This record gives sequence, structure tokens and C-alpha cells, in this order.
Amino acid sequence: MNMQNLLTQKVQEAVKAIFDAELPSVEFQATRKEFAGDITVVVFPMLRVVKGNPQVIGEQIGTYLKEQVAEVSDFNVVKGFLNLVIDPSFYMNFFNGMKTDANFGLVTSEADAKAVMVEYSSPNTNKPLHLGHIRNNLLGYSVAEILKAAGNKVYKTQIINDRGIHICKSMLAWQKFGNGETPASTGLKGDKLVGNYYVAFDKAYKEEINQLVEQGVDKKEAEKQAPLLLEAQEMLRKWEAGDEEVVTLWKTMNQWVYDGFEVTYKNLGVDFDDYYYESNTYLLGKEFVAEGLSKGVFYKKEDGSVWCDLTEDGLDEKIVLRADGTAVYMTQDIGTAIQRVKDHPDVGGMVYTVGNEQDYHFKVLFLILKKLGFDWAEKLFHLSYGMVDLPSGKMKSREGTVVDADDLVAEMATTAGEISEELGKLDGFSEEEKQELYKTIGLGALKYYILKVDPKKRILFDPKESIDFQGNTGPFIQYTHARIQSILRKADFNLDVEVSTVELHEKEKELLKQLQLFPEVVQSAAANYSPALVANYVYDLVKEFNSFYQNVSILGEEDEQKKVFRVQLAKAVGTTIKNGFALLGIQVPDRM
RNA sequence: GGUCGCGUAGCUCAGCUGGAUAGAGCAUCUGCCUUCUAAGCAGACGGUCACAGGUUCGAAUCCUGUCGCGAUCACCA
Repeated sequence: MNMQNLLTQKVQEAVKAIFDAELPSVEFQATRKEFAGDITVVVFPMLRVVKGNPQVIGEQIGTYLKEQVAEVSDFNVVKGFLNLVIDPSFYMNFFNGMKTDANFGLVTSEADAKAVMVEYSSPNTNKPLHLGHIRNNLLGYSVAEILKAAGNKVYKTQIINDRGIHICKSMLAWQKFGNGETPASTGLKGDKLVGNYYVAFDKAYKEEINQLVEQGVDKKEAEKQAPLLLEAQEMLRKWEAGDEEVVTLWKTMNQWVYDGFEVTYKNLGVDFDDYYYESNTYLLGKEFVAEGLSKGVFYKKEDGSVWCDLTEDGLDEKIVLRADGTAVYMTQDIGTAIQRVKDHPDVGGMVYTVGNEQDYHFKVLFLILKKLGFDWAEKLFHLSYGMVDLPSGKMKSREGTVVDADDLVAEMATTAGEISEELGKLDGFSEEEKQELYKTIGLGALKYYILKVDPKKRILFDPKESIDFQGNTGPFIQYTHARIQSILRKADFNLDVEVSTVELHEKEKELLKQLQLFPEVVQSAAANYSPALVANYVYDLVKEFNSFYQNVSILGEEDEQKKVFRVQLAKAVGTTIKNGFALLGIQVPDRM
């Protein structure tokens, strides 16, 4: 049992015994550094049940605990705060229980557990991934890993937006200006090549508009009339009709993009269990719209379009099927959700990692699924995150103001390399090992930078100010892990022994307290879908460790018992750093 | 205009199920490498927690209003 649960019981017992009152709950907080004690009971909330002076009440409860509870070795009361000193043996017991557990704090899922499906990435197939997608990918991957670690079965998936006018634009531009270029012929990544044609389309399209405007056509009208756009629309119609030539080109160019995406995903270190494609699912929702109609969840307007009335829920009316019977975004998402549960009957909930610009869409989607009567609809979560903006504003791929995902990852590795070279600690590394390490550090910096901030906050990213490698950063934490491994390499004695040191150094105790929090942090990060909680926790742990490392000699300690304990402690911290960072998708090196 | 989110040190962020003097990092300044990796440690400087009310023994945290920033309100996705 952990300390808080035990103390909750004991404090309730004390209040019962002394004041004959029932305490519904007990409030704890960490004891402030300037006071003696390890954990603090806040007396004020008890005043609702127990009348009296908080100082006196604190004294009475403190006395009771000291006498009755073995783990409480002393106490003091400051105003309404009862500071308890916990006996070192409690920490040692905890430590001896966890120090050999390589999965401390991580929970494996029960065989019959319900699964959670986490959707993330979900790009369009007409352009390469950029910094915004990076945030999405890192968040989705990390939340999936955190949910796993908290004891859930997880499927990672995405819905690929592979159809529509945007991809036709790239296809058309390629047909017109491409001269048969391929990724192989140009050496370009497929997603980059296709992205170039998307930009080329936009450029040519704008020229046409300008020409039309010069000829006296109204601008709005020109945007609709430009021959290129009409051609692209015609291409979309052909695609929907199954035109062989168009479909073949579509398949070819999409495959180029997928191949390019795979490289980016591999670079980022994210993966998926399952892929869904809009071209397969966009018609799926229709049968459920029909079902919803018969159930009275939806209604049909005179023109034949189908709607869902959400005004009673404080929202608007929402269209779920066009008058011409074609699917809208909502139709497709209804269908995809249902399809996913059909494919994976053990799915009991889903997480959608999608930017906050779609908050309203998901509110509506979840509500509609609920109205359709699916029990899992209660367990849907929109992992909504803030946009990544540049100092100049929003990233716009057509205007070339995007921070490309591959470029950024590469730049981070280059910077990591420059810093490493300067520090010159990599004697004995092969060139290959060095490159591998630079990638690990660069990615660590990038991932930590993005994941440590609360998902719902927007991020302002200034490409001119590079991401730090010092302070509250990924590399700082990786560095600490490397330091610990260095100690372990040098510790040439048996660590497999039980140490019962009762005398704990202040720094050691602080570390043990911090380690103890890890399991709760994992659970809380899962409950809040927040990698930031894990990031902040690991940072606190690492800060605490470095303070210990710099102030207390580990291998130089003369007392054999203490020395062994300190190395064991360092090892446990190293394992927790590694496990915590794994939840963020960040690797930790053994040397750097 | 309606709805939703955000506003904490010069900058980037913690803290937000109400609790002691609001914490880190970066930047600036001081010390610490003949001892376990200085991507580090120890310290200094820096705050009317956007503003105004309210609830409370107690508010950065909860409620109301105002201001600022962003998103969204398509038979687009």
C-alpha cells in the first residue's frame, strides 16, 4: 500500500478516536522544503467536521499517528499544516521492492481488457508532412504508448485522406508539367515530388485567375472558371466514375506519397497497427444514415438532404448526407468509426488526435454516434491540440511557409552533431554510431520540446531560434541517463544484494520519493491523455538526480553498503528515465 | 455576432480536483572541472498570476463580467 492510502486510513482513524467524527477524505501535499517532514496533512478541510483550533487539532492527530503508525517517526505543526516525518525504513522497503523491476510503474493489460483505438497522423496525400503533423504524430504515438503502459490494449491507426479535389490538382499538374518524372528519376521522396506538383498547380491556377481578371472577369468568378480548376473537377468526376486512366494515375501517385510518408514515420519513430483510407470508407456511412433515418435520429429535408437536429443539445442542425446522396465528411466519419469497431470487436473506446480547429466537428460526431445508440460512443475522446504557428503566422503549404518534417528532423541531428563534436566525448565511436547518436539526440530535443507542453496550448515555433539542448530539454535528460550508465559500467561489484541502510542522505530520500510517484504519473497521464505530465515528471526526477550526483559521491563512497545502495539507486533512476522517455517515444543513449 | 480554447518572470513553460512566502528552464550576473561525463551543480536577479467583481477561513486555481489572442460557426475536409 502506498503512503497516502495508508495515512488516509490512519488519519481517519485518529479523527474518529479523538473527536468521534467521520472524515470523508484527507488532503495531502508534499512538505515544503523549509519545514521538517516528508508529507503534509492539511488540517483546514477537517474544520468542517471537527470544530476547534487547527493548530491544536494538528498536534493531537500528529501525536496519535506518531504513537500508532510505525511509518510515522515524528511530526510538527505549522499553522494548519501537519508535517509528518516518514521513517526511512518505509522508503527502503519501497526501494527493495522496485529496484529489480524493469517495468516499475508500467501495467500490462489483462487478456480480456477492452481496447482503445488511437487515431493519429491522418494526412492528406497531396503534400509532405510538416511541423504541424509532427506535433500530431508525436502526441498520438505518445498517448497510445501511455495508454498501453497504464494497462490498456491499444490499436494505433490513421485515416488517410487519399481522395478528393486536392489530390486531383497534383495529378493534373503532373500530367501537364511533369514530363513523366518519378521519384526514381528525380531522386526525390515521393511525397515531396507530389507536393511540388500541388504547388505547381496552385501557381498555374493563380496565373489563370490573373489573366481572367485582366480580361475583365470578376475575381470570384475567375476563381471558379479557371480552366485548370474545371479540369481538376472533371478529373474528380472521372475518378468517382472509376475511369481507368485516372484511377491508375491516382494509385501511382498515392503510392509515391505513401512510400515517402513511410520514410518520415520511420525517421520520427512512429508506427501504426492499422490503416484506413477515405477512398474505402467515404461511402460507408450511408447505410448508417439510412438506419438513423428509420430510427428517427435523422430527418430528410424536401430536397432530399439528410440532417441531424442537435439544437436540443445546444448545437446546430448538421447535414449528414447531401441532397444528391453523396457523402460529406461527417457521413464518412460515422461510417469509419462503426467500421473500426466491426473490424476490432474488442474496441471499447477511441481517441482522435486532431487539431483544435475541429473541436466542433468532433463534438457533433460523438453526439450523433451516441444518438445512434452505440455503447462505445460514451468512450470517445477528441485529443485536441493547439496549432503550431510560426512568428509569421500560420503555416501554409501553398505559400511555402512550412517547416518540413524531414528537414527539421535532419537539422536537429546536425545541430546535435555540432554540439557533440565540440564537447568531444565520443572517443571510440564509429562514424556510423556517431550518426545514430546524433539522430537520437536531435530527435530527443525535438520530441521533448513539443511534448512537454500541454497539448491544448498552441506552440509558437521560431525556426531561427533553434531548440535548446540545455536545461529543461530532451538532451539534458538523455545526458543524465548516459551519466548513470557510465557509473554502472564502472561499478564492478555485485548489485544483486539487499541493502538495508537506514540512514538516508537527504538527496537519496528525495530521489526515492520522486521514484515512488512514477506509477501514479503514468496513470494520471493516461487519464488526462497528456504526455506533458510524463515529460515534467522525468525532468523533475532528473533534476533531483543531478543534484544528488553532484553533491554526493557514489563510487567514491567508502561505506560498502552505502556505495552499493547508491549505485542501485542510480540504476533505478536510469530505468525510470528510460521507461518514462519510451512513453514519449524518445530513446536514451548509454553514452553521449 | 454566437460558441469553444488560451492569457503566469524579458522569452519558453510548470502549477489549475482551492491551501504555507507562485516554481523551472533560457537570457543576464557570481562561484564550482588534478575526484563517478560541466549537455552538469550551487547561487543571484527577475512576478499587481490580463483586468474588475464575487464565493471562501484561504483564489493563479471556482463563478460572473470586461479586454486581448486564436479557432469555429460550408450540401470543404
